[in-house]
Amino acid sequence: MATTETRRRADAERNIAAILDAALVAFTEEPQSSMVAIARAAGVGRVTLYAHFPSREVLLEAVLDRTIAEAGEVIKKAEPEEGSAIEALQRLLRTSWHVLDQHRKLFDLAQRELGSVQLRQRHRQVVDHVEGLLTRGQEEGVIRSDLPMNWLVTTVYSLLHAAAEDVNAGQLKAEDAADVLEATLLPALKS
Amino acid sequence: MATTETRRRADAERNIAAILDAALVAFTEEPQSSMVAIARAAGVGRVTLYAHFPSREVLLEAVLDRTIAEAGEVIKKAEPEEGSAIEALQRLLRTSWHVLDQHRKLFDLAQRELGSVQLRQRHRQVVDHVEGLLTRGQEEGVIRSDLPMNWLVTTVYSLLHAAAEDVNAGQLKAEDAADVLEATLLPALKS
DNA sequence: CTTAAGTTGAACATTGGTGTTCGACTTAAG
DNA sequence: CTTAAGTCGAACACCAATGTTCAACTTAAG
Repeated sequence: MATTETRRRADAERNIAAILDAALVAFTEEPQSSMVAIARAAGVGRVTLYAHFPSREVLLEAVLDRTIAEAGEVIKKAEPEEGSAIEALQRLLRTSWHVLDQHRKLFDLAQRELGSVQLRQRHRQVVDHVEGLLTRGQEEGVIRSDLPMNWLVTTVYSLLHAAAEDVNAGQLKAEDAADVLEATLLPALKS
Repeated sequence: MATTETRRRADAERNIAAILDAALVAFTEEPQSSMVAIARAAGVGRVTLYAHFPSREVLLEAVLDRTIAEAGEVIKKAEPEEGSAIEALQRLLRTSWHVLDQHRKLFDLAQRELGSVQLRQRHRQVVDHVEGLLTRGQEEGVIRSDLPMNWLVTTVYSLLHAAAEDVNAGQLKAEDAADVLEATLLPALKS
């Protein structure tokens, strides 16, 4: 898609990608990262950074968009509509906990720095997949119905985040994260 | 305790208290709050603020100390050593979720702004109460032993935090928080 | 009532981040 | 090889936050 408008040089394309990569890491593991730091991490001059992303705000939005898109892809690949809701949730956790956590952190940051914009709407598209899955589970009778749906979604995201933090802090092996998550989440969500 | 050293005027005492109160609120619900904002919130001039707390760092430490002490008190009142571990955990949740969450937020902030100092040690004193409780539960056979202890503690704090956020966002009534927490945590922790 | 302790706003220096402009240099693309 | 697109460092203006100093004012305490 889109080498249409003002076809960029391969050069520029490469830098933009490097910047988005660096910015994703920077924003997720050190939210207050400066533009200088991001430029350095991307191996790019400050001016180049501003050439492509005229402001911190624009950059954050770009990273967010990209991550939302990626999250959408990953979720789709986990086929949340197939099989029992529990199985689908297990698949989703295995394939997506990391991406979903990135998405969470970026959204927190965006909400703080940009104010709750229409980002909330784009955010919805991702959260709704989880919510839809849980609702289906309730209809199937395998997910508890005695707590607000909103809280169940929060619980999922919250533990996802906790696991990611533990992995990041070296207190949990990345390969074990999905197992631990599953072992904790399922008893909390099952009816 | 301690009107010994350089006995302060009632005046000053009152302001210090007001500052600590305002700073606690500011730091927990808007971590990047400026000194100006805190001074205004405390109803005090900027100079007065600096007179009592020579730097943002010192102020943060003072607030942290105070909250750790308060958390210690509240935990002690919940008598974590009495009755079955499950009952003790329930008592702890009912009386302390809010204070424990304040403690968590401040610790996160301190870790970011001050670097992991010997604060980690003081932090331990609070976390250890929860860990001790869970360990006792394991010995009694009522808390699961198939996951790292560290993760169980993280789970407690994580959901505590999630509930506090939901309350703060108006999506969960404060009076319901303990019930919801209990209903989610116990199935996740029980063996 | 006296006075020492405490408060205050205004003004200042400093720092660190943001965003811009410029002119020289490098590189992809035809 | 030519040239337009892209990069780069240096220098700039700007802003917001931190922390300090001062001189006038207010207030608690004896």
